[in-house]
Amino acid sequence: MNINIDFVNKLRTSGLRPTKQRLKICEVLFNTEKTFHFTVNDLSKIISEKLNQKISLATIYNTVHAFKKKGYLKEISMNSDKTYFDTNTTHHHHFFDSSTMKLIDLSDDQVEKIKINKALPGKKISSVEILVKVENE
Amino acid sequence: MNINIDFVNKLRTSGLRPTKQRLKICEVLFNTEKTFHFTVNDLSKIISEKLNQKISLATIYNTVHAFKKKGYLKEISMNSDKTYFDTNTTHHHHFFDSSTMKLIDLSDDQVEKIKINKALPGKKISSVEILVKVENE
DNA sequence: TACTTTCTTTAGAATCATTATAAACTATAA
DNA sequence: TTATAGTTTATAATGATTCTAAAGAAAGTA
Ligand SMILES: [Mn+2]
Ligand SMILES: [Mn+2]
Ligand SMILES: [Zn+2]
Ligand SMILES: [Zn+2]
Repeated sequence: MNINIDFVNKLRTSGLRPTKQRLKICEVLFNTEKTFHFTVNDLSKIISEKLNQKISLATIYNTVHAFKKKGYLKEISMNSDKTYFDTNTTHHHHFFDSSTMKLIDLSDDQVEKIKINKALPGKKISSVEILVKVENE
Repeated sequence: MNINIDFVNKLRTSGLRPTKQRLKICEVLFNTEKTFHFTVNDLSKIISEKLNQKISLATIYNTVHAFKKKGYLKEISMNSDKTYFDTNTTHHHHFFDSSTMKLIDLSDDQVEKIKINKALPGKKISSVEILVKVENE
């Protein structure tokens, strides 16, 4: 109950109405100390199978995109057929385990400063991300 | 004619029969001093519009995937709806220009050695790639 | 509270990239 | 040649994502 008040405020201050669908998705995504990575399909399964709720897929897409736009989620840059979202919105990097298809965070301070000796005239850098692919030894 | 002999050999030594479709695709992809990035759709358009040839889309997909498997192409790890391939198969990094949706190579020696202070037990690193997103200033 | 407006959800259709199917075709080797 | 395995192709199927338009819900106002 009191958890939800935070989410209600979070949504209200973002200009998003606190509907029960959005609050449920907030609970799944943000009501945990640990951040995690997920696909839309993962999220949909958690809601329907673990929580026995039904939220239409269109709403899940709408909500995830709305949250991304507000900066509450990041979409992860990497290709592997799947599109991943991340509840960790701080600047960080990733390991991608090809054996399990899972992403693992690599925090910015675990990477020594990246120096790039090439500039593109008229362009400014908006992000620098490392993707480390790993597999079983 | 003599260019094609190289491609015929390249294909034969890879265990791929040198069909006219594959040779045509080789010409488009490898008959140039510069490497480049492309999508399957780009390649398909070059073949049909610029060369006025018809190769079925299924064959283009098959060929691109076969070439990737043989190491003649790399598929680029990044998300932007589009899936890019790269005729530059050396180890290198990329800029992605969000304004133009184009990839630009960033050679390995233009990046100072990347040091990662995190290891995953039982896993070995298969690649480390940087993606630098840029936009207009 | 009643009314109005705007936003949100939803089922279902549409789209788009990619992959699968299976029959016709072709390169290669016997 | 003939046989074999590999290849191409049109077409259908798949799967993720987006669109549509109608019904429902939240917020604002009187
Ligand atoms: Mn998206
Ligand atoms: Mn692919
Ligand atoms: Zn992450
Ligand atoms: Zn490249």
